[in-house]
Amino acid sequence: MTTDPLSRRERQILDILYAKGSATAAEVLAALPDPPSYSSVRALLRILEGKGHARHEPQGARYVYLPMVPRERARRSALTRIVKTFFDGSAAQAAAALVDTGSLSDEELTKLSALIDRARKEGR
Amino acid sequence: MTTDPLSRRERQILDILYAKGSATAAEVLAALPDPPSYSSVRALLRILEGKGHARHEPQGARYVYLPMVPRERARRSALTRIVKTFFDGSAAQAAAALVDTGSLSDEELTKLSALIDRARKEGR
DNA sequence: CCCGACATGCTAAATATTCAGCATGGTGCG
DNA sequence: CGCACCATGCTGAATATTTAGCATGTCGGG
Repeated sequence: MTTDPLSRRERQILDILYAKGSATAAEVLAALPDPPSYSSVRALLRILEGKGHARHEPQGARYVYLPMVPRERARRSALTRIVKTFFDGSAAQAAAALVDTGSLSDEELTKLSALIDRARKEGR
Repeated sequence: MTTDPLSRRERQILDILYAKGSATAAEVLAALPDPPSYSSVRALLRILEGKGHARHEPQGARYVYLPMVPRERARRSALTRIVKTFFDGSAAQAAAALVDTGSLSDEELTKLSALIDRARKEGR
């Protein structure tokens, strides 16, 4: 049920919701590449709601849309997909690739190291 | 040019090519969820070729399809997208999530640790 | 109180995607 | 050599997606 095959626009929009946490139709529009009309964005948002991928809460006069599947869970399945598709199923390789980007600060590297040590102890 | 908006099926098929490295039409068909006809798969493969995402090489009597964009590069952009969408742009958080999956072996953890140490030295 | 600005829901039409069928060409085995 | 088998290319049609327009409702300022 949560593994629907989303269309291109649907995926784009849902990604925006995940990236921002929540967003109004206007915000989604602003964040969309090749933005269509405001009207279209609202239609798509309603479709996403229909499919159970998003919900909305009234915020004053307007709606704020939010993802239905918790970000945490969406993260996992996104990672799983990438790992399977691009890293032969090896999470380790994927993690290595992230470290290799060189975008991690010294502090982040230290923290990650600590996390790994902990994982190693537990796994034993 | 390499950042086209792919349709659902196109994406699925390209992912299969990345996961397997290369594949014939029949193999792609076998790996597809909700598989359509053989004929359709070939049509889609030809479309992917037209868009410059795949190419084919004759292998004996049949074609073997391969991704055009090197796996390495595709990896990066896939990771970048995930990081932006689900981890607030923090590669470190993403890496941590991978480690947290608990799917890494002791040996993998050790290697990753070493990689991090190296990154730390370089970054300094 | 009334009007303007901006929101929503719904719908029909334009466009894109996906699909299967048919004609054709090559390969290898009996 | 000829036939069966399996491949390809192409094309038109079915479906799905995406789009914009229109009617309507609400909130707030003048």
